[in-house]
Amino acid sequence: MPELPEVETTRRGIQPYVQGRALRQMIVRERRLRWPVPDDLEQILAGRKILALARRGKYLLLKFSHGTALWHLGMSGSLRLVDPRLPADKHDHIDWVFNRDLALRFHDPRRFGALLWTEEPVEEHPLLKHLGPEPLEEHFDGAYLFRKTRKSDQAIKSWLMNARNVVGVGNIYANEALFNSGLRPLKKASTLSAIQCDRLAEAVKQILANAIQRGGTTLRDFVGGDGKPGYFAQELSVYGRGGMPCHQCGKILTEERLGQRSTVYCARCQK
DNA sequence: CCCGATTCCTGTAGGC
DNA sequence: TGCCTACAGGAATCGG
Repeated sequence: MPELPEVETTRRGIQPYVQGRALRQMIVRERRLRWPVPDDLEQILAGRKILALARRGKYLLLKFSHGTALWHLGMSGSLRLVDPRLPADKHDHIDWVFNRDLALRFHDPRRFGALLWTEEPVEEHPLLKHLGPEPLEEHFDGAYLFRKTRKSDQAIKSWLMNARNVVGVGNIYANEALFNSGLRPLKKASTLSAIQCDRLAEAVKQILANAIQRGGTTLRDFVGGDGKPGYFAQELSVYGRGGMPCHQCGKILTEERLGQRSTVYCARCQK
């Protein structure tokens, strides 16, 4: 599912093809996403040029001369470049058609994704306004984690997955980063030492950077698919491995639910 | 304010 | 084979 690395992969994959291009037509086959696609968006965007692509957390930002489209992939969404003559399947909800050969097609079976429009400065948008720092930027570090966790009784995993604290870390990467830093997911945030915060910040950065470098997973075959096998099966230490032996010590990995999310850890390696 | 539970949705997997 | 249920999860929103 698309977390920060997959959204970044999407941005990089489509940018060379869509930046500077004008939208000839927008086709909406299903408006009922996480929020309805704005009624008049087809009119607003027809003939307009995409000036730049950016990302904030898991939001893809497509900048036009008079506003910005916010595209969220939810958990089953993907954006692909296709030949517009390719028949749309059941879950291909939106096309941005650029010319007779090229369209950007949004596919999202579970419809947790969203396409919204704002003419305000994008950082003022209610969905973006309260987002925490980007994990790959410098001021997300151990000192930040230490400072912000002092008064929180929350489990560190839940804390990490809250976009107000830091963006882009979903269930998969939270489980992995905690394993890599030797911390139990249920450990109360306020009980982390400064050194543990350093390790955790580093682990988050490392796992996300590594995933981006590998082109994420969900959208690997996105443009010009290089045929590389999925990165996850090889790289995941704990996610999806409950009941299997720890790669590090051999102990059977514990799986439990924390905040309705499956949580996996090694009771020996993580304290 | 804080934090856990609920909610949206559909494809997939497991039990019988 | 098919029916049923549980589960997957981003994140806003609700409720205690």
